[in-house]
Amino acid sequence: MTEIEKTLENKGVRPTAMRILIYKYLAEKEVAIALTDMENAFSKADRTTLYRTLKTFEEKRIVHQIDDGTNISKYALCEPGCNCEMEQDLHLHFHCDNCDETVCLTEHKIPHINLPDGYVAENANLVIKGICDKCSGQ
Amino acid sequence: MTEIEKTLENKGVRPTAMRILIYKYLAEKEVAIALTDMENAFSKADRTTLYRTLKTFEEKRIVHQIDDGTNISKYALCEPGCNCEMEQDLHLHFHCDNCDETVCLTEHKIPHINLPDGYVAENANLVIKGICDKCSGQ
DNA sequence: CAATAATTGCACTTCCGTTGCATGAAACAA
DNA sequence: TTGTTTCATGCAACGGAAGTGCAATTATTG
Repeated sequence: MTEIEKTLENKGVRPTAMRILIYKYLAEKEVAIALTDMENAFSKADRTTLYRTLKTFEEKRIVHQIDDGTNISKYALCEPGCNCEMEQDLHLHFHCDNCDETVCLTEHKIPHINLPDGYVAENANLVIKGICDKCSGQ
Repeated sequence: MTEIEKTLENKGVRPTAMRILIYKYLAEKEVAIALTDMENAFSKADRTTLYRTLKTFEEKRIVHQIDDGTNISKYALCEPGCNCEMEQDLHLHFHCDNCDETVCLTEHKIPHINLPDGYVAENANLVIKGICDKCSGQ
């Protein structure tokens, strides 16, 4: 049993061949992945399967969904031991307007915000837009 | 010539009857408005007109677009004298998971973030999700 | 092995954003 | 004023992405 299979089982997801492939794909990309990206990468697999796999992964905290302002949902693997919902694990994301890629900046946590009376914060999403290191480097 | 007409002209937008109505509608709501909301409010007007009016307003810095994570674009009037693009004018938004409304917290600016080398920030979007004052109050 | 449950694939729907083109209204020039 | 141009509006349609129902396949369990 491989590392990935163990990981999936620990999270309560049956490690099917398809899911292992999808997990590997997400692991080797360092950018957030949209459903369309997956469709292109797995032309043999059905869109629905990819869609539902991502939803399952999200539900089981294997990936987190990223909303980078493009109105296209993207996904990235959670860090080992991450609790995406906890305030201390909420990192920010960077979207490059040039190459259109979105990356997790896991080291950069979202600062705590004091809200007006009556507002109860449960989650937060911070996206910085601009030019990424690869595109600005040249 | 009314205040609204002056405002529109100052921003370089011809103050047509339709646009004045739309501006008024945005002004009297304190929440961010989606295109669908406008369709319901202006059942006589065409969707495209509302859509293009919002785009024109956005371009001329009369409204700013808000991406609250619902994958539905929303819009709200800019503060007088606001430069939506400037870092000091970037405020955060709050999305209530109960009533599904999104509001501008114009007093709460997005804190400055130090990015890794090579990353150039040009814009930022911070959305806090949770329960708003109206929904938590009771 | 049979019976059950979970996964995958196909077809289809819905919703939102967007565009092309024709019509109508307003501004402008003669 | 009339004619011309420019801009605004309305209608129709497209396209992408998210989501759902159901049948078929595969895995798990007894």
